[in-house]
Amino acid sequence: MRAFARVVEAGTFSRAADLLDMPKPTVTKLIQQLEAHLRTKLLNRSTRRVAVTPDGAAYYERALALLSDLDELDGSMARSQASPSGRLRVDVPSSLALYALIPALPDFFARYPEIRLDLGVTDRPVDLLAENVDCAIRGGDLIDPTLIARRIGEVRLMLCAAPGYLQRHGVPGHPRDLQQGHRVIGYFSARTGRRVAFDMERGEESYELDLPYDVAVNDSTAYLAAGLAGLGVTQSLEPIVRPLLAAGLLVRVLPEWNSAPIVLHIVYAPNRHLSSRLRVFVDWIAELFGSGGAYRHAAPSLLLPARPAG
Amino acid sequence: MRAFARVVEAGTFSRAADLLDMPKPTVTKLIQQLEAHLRTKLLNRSTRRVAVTPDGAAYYERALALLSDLDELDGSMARSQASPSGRLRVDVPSSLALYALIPALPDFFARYPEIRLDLGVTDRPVDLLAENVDCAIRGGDLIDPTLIARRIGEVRLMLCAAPGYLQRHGVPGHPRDLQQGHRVIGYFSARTGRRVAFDMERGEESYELDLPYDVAVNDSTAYLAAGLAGLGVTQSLEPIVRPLLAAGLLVRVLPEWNSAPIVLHIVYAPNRHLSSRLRVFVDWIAELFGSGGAYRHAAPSLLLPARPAG
DNA sequence: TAACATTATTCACATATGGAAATAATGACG
DNA sequence: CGTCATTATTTCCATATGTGAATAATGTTA
Repeated sequence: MRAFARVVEAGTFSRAADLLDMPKPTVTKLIQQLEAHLRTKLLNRSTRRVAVTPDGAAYYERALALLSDLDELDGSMARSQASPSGRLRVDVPSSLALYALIPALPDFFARYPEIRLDLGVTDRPVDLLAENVDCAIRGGDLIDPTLIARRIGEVRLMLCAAPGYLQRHGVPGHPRDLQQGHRVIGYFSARTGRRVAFDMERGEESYELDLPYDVAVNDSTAYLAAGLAGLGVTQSLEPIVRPLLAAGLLVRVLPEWNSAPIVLHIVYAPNRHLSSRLRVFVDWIAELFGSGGAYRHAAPSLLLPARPAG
Repeated sequence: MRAFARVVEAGTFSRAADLLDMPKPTVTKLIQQLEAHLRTKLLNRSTRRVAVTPDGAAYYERALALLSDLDELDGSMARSQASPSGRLRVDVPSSLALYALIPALPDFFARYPEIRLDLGVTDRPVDLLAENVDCAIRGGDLIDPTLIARRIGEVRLMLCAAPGYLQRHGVPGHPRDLQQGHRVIGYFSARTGRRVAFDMERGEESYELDLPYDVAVNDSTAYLAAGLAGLGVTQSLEPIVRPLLAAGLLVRVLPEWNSAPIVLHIVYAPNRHLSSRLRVFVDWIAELFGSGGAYRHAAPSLLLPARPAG
């Protein structure tokens, strides 16, 4: 069809071939094929002259519009690739969303104003394919080996409790003290429903304890809130509780005991044709967490002021 | 593009392949090629699930419109072929147009109401390619061997004169009588400018005479008019002067002398894909002239009443 | 968790299409 | 009218694409 349009415009097969950077026999063949397909003669031609038939003229008008639409569609796909734009579906654990990612987003949008982010905020690891998620930030063990996982940093969990809780229960001196007379905030996997043990280490010594609790949650922000409410000892992400400690809303417990490092990744499906917006987002996230800038914007006011249970 | 649309609609590659009556690997390949062309992943798929990417969804919407337009265009070309319609450019010698073809056209349009005829009425044989003429009716020798010539009939030229002319000049008894004391209406070729001799035969005897004239024309209808005006002896198409003879507007001269038969053809360019309207028109013309019906509708009132020169 | 059915993809060969060189056709020019 | 330059088409070989069979992958089921 495009060859036909060029012949009509150029007036000769040879010139059309030149315009299309195509051999002349190919133009001949394409026109013949099109005429065979339509079962209509589109061009009356001799070696010296080419005349468009009435059928050919009618077809040309409409073909031109079609080709224009096709070029426009190709062009818009190319533009969308060259200049990152469009919607991106991202999944983030909730406390990382609230304390690290969201406060940094103004920087992202200043850089990529044409991108729209749909943030899934949940501790439950989603199925990227099933839920059409472009990428997800994950902490801890990776469960889906089919995804590409790019490492963006690591954090540790730190033991803390609200001041009011410690006044009522006392300050523990050793991890095993938590097994009697104390409560922890429990955390269970949103995926499996199984509770996560408290894992802590000091030098060569380490414990993995299933501790008594009054409340267990499967959302990292709710977890933090429960700790601030004085419901028990928490083991929360260190960069996130840091400002709360500084504000006196939480007190560090067993300071020499930390969890093993938790590696953070951003994961996405393998794809020969990674969209440019996904690529730039992944790069931006890597830079954000890698540079340690992820928690710089943390805003304590995002959570309600802690109110002791008693 | 069409394979992609079918996959989106069918939800699986296999079903799309069935819908398209195409092998499954071909669908795979086509989708891969399209993704490579656009440099974008359009479908996230596993063996069990196919999900459309946001890019894929956007592309699908627009591709659907394009495919619809293309199908519409293909369909309209097919319909135009299946049901004869559209414009046809036809060239006809003037007297055949006025006396034979035009009066019969109501029959043609009753049969093919969707066809529009552009009639070129001229005795000059046009270049079909140069002037985008679909077909032409020709009498006498064919000059362009590249055209397809379908024979539609034959006519003879008959010698006639107006009654007033014969009163003034007398009635010739032999062809050679025309060389002295008589005048003929001359006819010259609109193509070459050369005059046509009077050609007549009786049994084994024949003459080709260059006769004296006061007026020569290159249009067969003007020729007839000049004869009716009493300007000379004419040699006109027999079927056309017949009603004029019956009306007494012309008198036959040298009745036993007629021209050699003149064969009528309809000519058109060779074409593997003859448009249906041209095909039906050619067939209709062949039937019209072949059945002798061409002159049945002749209307003498098309010409002004003869007015003798004196 | 293993077995199995279903479905997308890959591989190797068959078929269709593309392209260089040669040929045929057609106007222009002297 | 013959010669010649230009241009569309054909021919034959090279390359690309299509397709059947085999393989790999993925969910479902017991």
